[in-house]
Amino acid sequence: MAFRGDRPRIGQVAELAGVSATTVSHALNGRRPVSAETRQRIMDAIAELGYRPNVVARGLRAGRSLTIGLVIPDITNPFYPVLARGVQDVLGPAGYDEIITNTNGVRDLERAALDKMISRQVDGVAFAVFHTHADDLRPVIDARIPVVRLGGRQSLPGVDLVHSDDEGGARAAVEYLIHSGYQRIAFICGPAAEGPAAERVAGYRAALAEAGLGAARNMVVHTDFSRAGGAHGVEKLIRQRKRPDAVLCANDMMAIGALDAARERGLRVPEDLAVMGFDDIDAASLVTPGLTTIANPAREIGMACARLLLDRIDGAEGPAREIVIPTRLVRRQSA
Amino acid sequence: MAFRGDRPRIGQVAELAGVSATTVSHALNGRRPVSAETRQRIMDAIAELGYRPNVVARGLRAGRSLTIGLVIPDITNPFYPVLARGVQDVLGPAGYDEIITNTNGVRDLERAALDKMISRQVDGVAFAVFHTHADDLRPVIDARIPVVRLGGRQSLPGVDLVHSDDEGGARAAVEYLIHSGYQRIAFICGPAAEGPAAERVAGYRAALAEAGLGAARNMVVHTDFSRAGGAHGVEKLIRQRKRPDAVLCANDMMAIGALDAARERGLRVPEDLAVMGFDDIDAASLVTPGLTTIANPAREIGMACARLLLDRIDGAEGPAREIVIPTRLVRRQSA
DNA sequence: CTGAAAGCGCTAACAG
DNA sequence: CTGTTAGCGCTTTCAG
Repeated sequence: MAFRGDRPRIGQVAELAGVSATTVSHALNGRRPVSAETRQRIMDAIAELGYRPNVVARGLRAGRSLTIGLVIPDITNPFYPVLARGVQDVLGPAGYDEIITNTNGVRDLERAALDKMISRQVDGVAFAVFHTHADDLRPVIDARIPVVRLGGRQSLPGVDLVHSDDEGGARAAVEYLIHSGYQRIAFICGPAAEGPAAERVAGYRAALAEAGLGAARNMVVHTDFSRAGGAHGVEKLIRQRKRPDAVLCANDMMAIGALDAARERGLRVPEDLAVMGFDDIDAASLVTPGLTTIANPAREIGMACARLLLDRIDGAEGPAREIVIPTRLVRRQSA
Repeated sequence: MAFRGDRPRIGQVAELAGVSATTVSHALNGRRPVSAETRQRIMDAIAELGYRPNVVARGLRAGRSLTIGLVIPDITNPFYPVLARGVQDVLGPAGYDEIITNTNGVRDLERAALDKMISRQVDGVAFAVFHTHADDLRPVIDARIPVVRLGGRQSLPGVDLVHSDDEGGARAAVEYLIHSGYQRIAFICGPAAEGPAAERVAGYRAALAEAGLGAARNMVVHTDFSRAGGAHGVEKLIRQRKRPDAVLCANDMMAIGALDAARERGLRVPEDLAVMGFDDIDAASLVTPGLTTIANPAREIGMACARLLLDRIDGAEGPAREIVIPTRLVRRQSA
């Protein structure tokens, strides 16, 4: 059991150095001048005692905890560790640490997580969820804690938003397929047009329309956001009278499932069926053939989010900002 | 900028409910009886004000922060998010949150991270590193903060240790290969016998010795812990006079590289060359053929670590404990 | 069953 | 350049 009694306090340093606690504090924080000689005695005392300032006490006094909260569905989903790393790489050097909470996408857990962040006096919150009800963020906003939302569409009033260009990415994917000579391009989507998938479908349709190819209604199939879902989507598509010659999936796991189904059915990729994914998770480069996909730059999103947060913590006022991170085509063998 | 003035304090709740702060505190923490009627008034006041107790202040007073520190090389390495999730799933319900710090395996950053954890008054530390010098943990131990080390071999005095059964896993892998009829089994190892690789080589040798197959010296090749390393390892092995018919790799990424090289060389897997990995990262089930591997149960390690930590925080005394988490053979198509 | 007062470790006035 | 004092928000003696 940790006994704080064992840890030296600022007062002990002061005593050993023969000065007041105030002076030690200032020597440490540089908020007012301390003579070189005194400073030296203080540093010696600190080294001798192994003193480390208590950030909790400092935070209580200062009204800031140097902590930010990251609320995400699941750190185990490969998108989020990269995002978290981006956040940390910006915030860490500024002295902040992060508390990460997984909500599994459950609304009650999201609310509980936000409550906890308030209780913990975090200086900012980054919040990545599908079902964002403005009400759920109310307590955090009322507590005057800056919030940045990650992903999602319509910006909530007073809440900054960072997301990738899902629509543009899907559009680029379709343009690339058309440019490569494919004509009948299908889209394998999630159950409904949930989350980012909505923008991705929009981009898909827009690109087809612009190319004058139109989108046959049955060229968009709905399954779920999983490997099995992607396989299922392909099965459905190749049972149709006019088979697609290319398929864009709402995410990479689905695209990997599409590759499974193609292999299963003896279709050559990309000759018989081109396959594209979205996100560029690590696995995209591991499968065979390598998956051509649209990179969803998690790290950049995290970094942009962190910068926004720092800005707001430093008192930046003004209306809610929206930052769109560009996506990028990653060519491999599958299309 | 967050202004704490906006957040209701316990005193305001007390005032609104017409009681003292002491009573509010007790109503919240249940440390002494509060009449039903008073409690109700307090709860109403809390709801009306949207009061949330300040965990930082509580922590300062109580000498514990309800926070634990997780020091790892890189959250982006797919092993750690799963481990972190295991930790959180045990610690979360107990009221703890985690601060995760990435060290990139750099010793100075490791030391800095530990220092920071002391400053932040964490109630426990989980520490995953290769280069563990006992001295680096000294400050944490002196601060009476329970530490659990993740992975690594010789236990440090006073430091609990959780790791998977690397030697047993490698042994099981080799036994499985022998049982499947393979005779010339190679091992692709990291640069030196670093980290867990050392135990894995040991298990490999032990299993061969027990089977009376001996280990030809040139059947262990050293490369690096990467996909390219694994490919390179296979290249080296097949240039030898007597080729191996099976290869066990120190981790899955190397094994995936081995699959690359086999495909490149036109070797059928597993007919011409069986390939096994170690860890069972997600990618193992995504490649073709699916990778037969030894599951390194990150989640279980995290959970065991968390339980150990809780125990020590609750004051459990006694000598350093060592918990070994069993590994498990996962059969797919590559062997 | 309830309150008053002290104090966790630190820093920001306010003095000198 | 340095010290004294008060107080961040909470819990915990001690008192009733």
